Amino acid sequence: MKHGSKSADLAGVFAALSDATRLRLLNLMNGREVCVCYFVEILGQGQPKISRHLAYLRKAGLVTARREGKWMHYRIVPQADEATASILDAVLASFGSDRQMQADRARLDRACCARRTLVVPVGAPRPAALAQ
Amino acid sequence: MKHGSKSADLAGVFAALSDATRLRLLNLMNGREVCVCYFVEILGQGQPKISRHLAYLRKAGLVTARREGKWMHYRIVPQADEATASILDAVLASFGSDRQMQADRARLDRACCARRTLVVPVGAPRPAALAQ
DNA sequence: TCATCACATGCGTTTAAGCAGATATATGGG
DNA sequence: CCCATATATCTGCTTAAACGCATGTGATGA
Repeated sequence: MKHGSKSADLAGVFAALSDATRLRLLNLMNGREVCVCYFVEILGQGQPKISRHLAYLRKAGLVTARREGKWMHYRIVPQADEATASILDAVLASFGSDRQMQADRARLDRACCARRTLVVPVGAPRPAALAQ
Repeated sequence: MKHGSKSADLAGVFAALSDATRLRLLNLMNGREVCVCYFVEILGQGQPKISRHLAYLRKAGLVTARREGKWMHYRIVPQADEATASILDAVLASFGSDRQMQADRARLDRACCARRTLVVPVGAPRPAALAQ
């Protein structure tokens, strides 16, 4: 088990959370898997920018990706570390009272492929053994 | 009424939390007011560096300072925003399971003036929720 | 094989943050 | 006043991250 000073790890998680675009991406992934094309459409920002922020989140261990044909689907990784998990839960929960975040989710719901959602409740499991 | 998009505010809070030194400072201030000289002594880092990080935390609205003679005492500001408060609570709670953080607090307890601790003294802005 | 779609990544630039060391400000005491 | 103490801020440097734009890469389909 590699440990690497918890406070350093935690600081890294917060760095990943310290950007409004990345928070919006996490909000859209809350409880579901989302295709990159929808991030681009809903946030209305350039695709390279979105990809770069997704790469940042992935490098921080907050999300993972799955390829399906030409498309990449991103989802939130359940955190093995209890502290990180509780913090991430608090963050995701806080989005419920944010108008912008609500609006983003509403737009994702209206987007056609939102039906192909893979629901993974964020509260319960804590495996750490799901990879790309 | 200053609003400033919640997600932007939240990102700012996370930026303030994205440094290991600042997390250690917050841990030491959890539930008590602490004098700058003890931060310097316990973290074993230069005074200008400590002051700069404290200024960052203050600018982010996470802590406030009170002058007492030659000394400055810093304490955590109870967050008025519910989302920020719950996140900060989760962060502070997570320190309980971190060895480094525990050691820092133990050293503060042993430092002589730790008995002069004023738990939440004068003029708290918005007592919405109290950490620990 | 080649064109195309969906993403990822490289490049150059700008901005912000981290650090150490030096200096400025405020307070209390002689 | 002047000095020492405690803390804050400035300087100069280095690194990281954000952005737009251009290009590379993997998968699909003709």
